Amino acid sequence: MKRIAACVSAAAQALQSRTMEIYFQLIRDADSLKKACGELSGEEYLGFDVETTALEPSQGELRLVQLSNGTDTKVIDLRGFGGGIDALRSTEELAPLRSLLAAERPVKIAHNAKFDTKWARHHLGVEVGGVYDTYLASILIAAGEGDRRHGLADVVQYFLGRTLDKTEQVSDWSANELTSSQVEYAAKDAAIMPEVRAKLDERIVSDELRSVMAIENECVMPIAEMELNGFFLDSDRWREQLERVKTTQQKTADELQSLLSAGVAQASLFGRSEINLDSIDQVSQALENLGIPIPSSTRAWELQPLADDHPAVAKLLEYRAAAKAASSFGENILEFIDPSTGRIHADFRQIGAPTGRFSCSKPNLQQIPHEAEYRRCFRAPDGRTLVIADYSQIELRILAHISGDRRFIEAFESGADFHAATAAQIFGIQPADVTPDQRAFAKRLNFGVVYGIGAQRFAAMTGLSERDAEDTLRRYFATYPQMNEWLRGQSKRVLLDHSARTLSGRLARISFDDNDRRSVGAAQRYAKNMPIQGTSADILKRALRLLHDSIRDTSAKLVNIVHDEIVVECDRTDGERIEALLSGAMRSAAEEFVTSVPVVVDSQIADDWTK
DNA sequence: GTGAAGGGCCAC
DNA sequence: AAACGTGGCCCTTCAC
Repeated sequence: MKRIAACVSAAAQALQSRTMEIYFQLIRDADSLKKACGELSGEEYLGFDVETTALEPSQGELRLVQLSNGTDTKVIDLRGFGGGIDALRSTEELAPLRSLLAAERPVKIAHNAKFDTKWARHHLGVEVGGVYDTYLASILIAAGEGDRRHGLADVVQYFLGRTLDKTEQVSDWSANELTSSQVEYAAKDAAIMPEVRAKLDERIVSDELRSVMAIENECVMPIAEMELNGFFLDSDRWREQLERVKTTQQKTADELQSLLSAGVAQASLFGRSEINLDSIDQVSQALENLGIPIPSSTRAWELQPLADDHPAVAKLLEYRAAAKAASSFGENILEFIDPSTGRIHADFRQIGAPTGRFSCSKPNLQQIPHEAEYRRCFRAPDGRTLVIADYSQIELRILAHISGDRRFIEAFESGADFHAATAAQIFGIQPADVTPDQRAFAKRLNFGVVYGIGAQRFAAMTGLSERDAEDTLRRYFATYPQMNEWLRGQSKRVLLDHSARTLSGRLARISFDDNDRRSVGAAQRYAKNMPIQGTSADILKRALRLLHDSIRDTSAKLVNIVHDEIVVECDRTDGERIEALLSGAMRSAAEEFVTSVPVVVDSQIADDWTK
C-alpha cells in the first residue's frame, strides 16, 4: 500500500496548518478488487466518486471509481477490467464492486450523486443503493438563503474550513498512465466525503431536515435513471410542426411589417421596411407613429385590450406567438436528441427552486406548450406506450389539508367539480345553480389564493373594480375562515422567524427588508406559497421513489416529470399494469402527507403525450 | 466575440 | 404595469 501525506491547507484564519494523511490503494486487477470490496463492505458509510473522460455517460469512459471510509481509500482503475469499456457492464471481474454499490449499506456518499450514479448505472449496469448526497444536503441547509455556491470545494471550505484543490478535475482521464497527482486527487475527493457528510449531517439534524434529506437522497437514483432513459421525440412530427410555425411566422411578419410601416411615409419604397420586429424599442416606436397609445410595457396582457381597435396590435400579438414558437420551440430542441439513443436526455436539477421543485434545462421539458401539436411529438417508440398520470388539484388539496379548513375540505370530499363546489359556497347557492361564469370566477380565486393574490391584481385580472375585488376576496375568506387563519398566520410568522416549511420539514429561510413594504409583502406571499408548492414537490419526489421501486423489474421506464405529473414509457402489453403501479405510487406518496382530503390521480395510457 | 441585464413568454 | 408563487429560454441592447 502506498502512503501519501497530503497537505491540506487550513482555513486562513486558523492558527496552524493541518496535515491529513491519506492512505490509498490503486486497484487494477480482479483479486485486489475483491479483497478491497471485502474490506470496505462492513462500513456504514463510504465516500464515493468517479472520474470520467466526458460529462455524459454515453459519450465517455468511466475511468476511476473511488471508495473510501475516510482513512482507507480504494482507487479502482477500470481500464484494466473486462476488455474494453463496452464490456464493463457484464464482466464477472467487477461483481464485487457491483454488489458493494448496489447494497443499501454501506451508504454511498457522493457530491451531486446523480452524476456518479448515472455513470455507475450506464457503465457498470448497477443501480446504486443507499445514497447520501452532500450537494443536496448543502442546498437543503442553505434553504435558499444567501448566494453560496454548492460545489464540493465550496462546501468543504464552508463547512470544514479547508481548501480543496479541484484543478485535476478537468485533467485528461483518458491517458494510459495516470499521473500520481491525478490518482492522489481522485483519492482525496472520495476520502473527504465521510467527514463532509458528518459535518453536514449535524446541521441536517439540528435544522430538523432529516426527513426531507431522506426524500432527496432516495430520489437521486430515480432521476439518474430518468435522465439516462431520455424521452423519445419524433423529429419528423416536430419538423412538420416547425414548418407550419415558420410559415405562419413569415406571413405574420410580412403583414406586420406593412401595417407598421404605414405610419412611416417613405418606408415601404423597396417593399421591405427595416423594422426589427423582435425589437421592443423599434416596434413601440412604430406603434407610436401610428398614433396608437403605448402602454408602459408591450406584454401580451397589456396589448390585448388594444387589439380590437388596432389591427397592427392584433398582428403584433399574432407575430409574437409565432416567433416564440419558432425560437423557443423550434429547431434547437432537435439538437438535443442524442444520436446514440435517438432520445432527449434533459438535465433535471433536483432542488431547482428553494421550494423543492425540480427545474429542467437543455432542453426544458417542463415548458413544452400544452397544445397537442407540440405534445404529440413526444411519443412512445414503436411497440411501446406512454402512461401519463397527474395529481388533480394537488396544491389546493394541500392547502385544504394544511389549513384544516372545514368547508374547503368539504368541497373536495363531495367528489364533484371542485371549482363549482367552491363557487356554490362563495355565492351561497346550490351547486346545480352555479353558472359557468361563477365557476370560472371561483377557479381564478382558488388559484390566486395559493399565490397570495391581492385585490388590485385580482381586479385587473377579472375586470372587477378594486372595490368589488376587495369585497369578493372578503367573501371568499369569510367562506373559508380556517384557511384565512392559516394564510394570515404564515404572513405573521414569517416576520418573526424568517422562515417557512413544507409538510416534510423542508425549510425556506426568508429574508426581507423591514423598511421596504414591497419586500415584506413579497416575503409574506412567499411564506404562504412555499409550504404549498414545496409540499407538492415533497410528494412528487416521494412518488418517484415508490414508483422506482415498484417498476424495477418491469418494462417501464420513467421518462419525464412536470411538477405534478409523471410520464412513464413501457411495453404496449404492460400498459394497464404499469398504470396501476404509477397511480398507486402517486396516491400512496400523497397520502403520506395529505390525510384529511381525498387525493385524486388522473391517469391514462396513450401513444403520445397528449391528454 | 462574450456576457449580463431587461423584456417577454412557455410550463405548473 | 402588476403588490401572484416557482422555474428556463429566446431576443435585443449595451458594456467590455
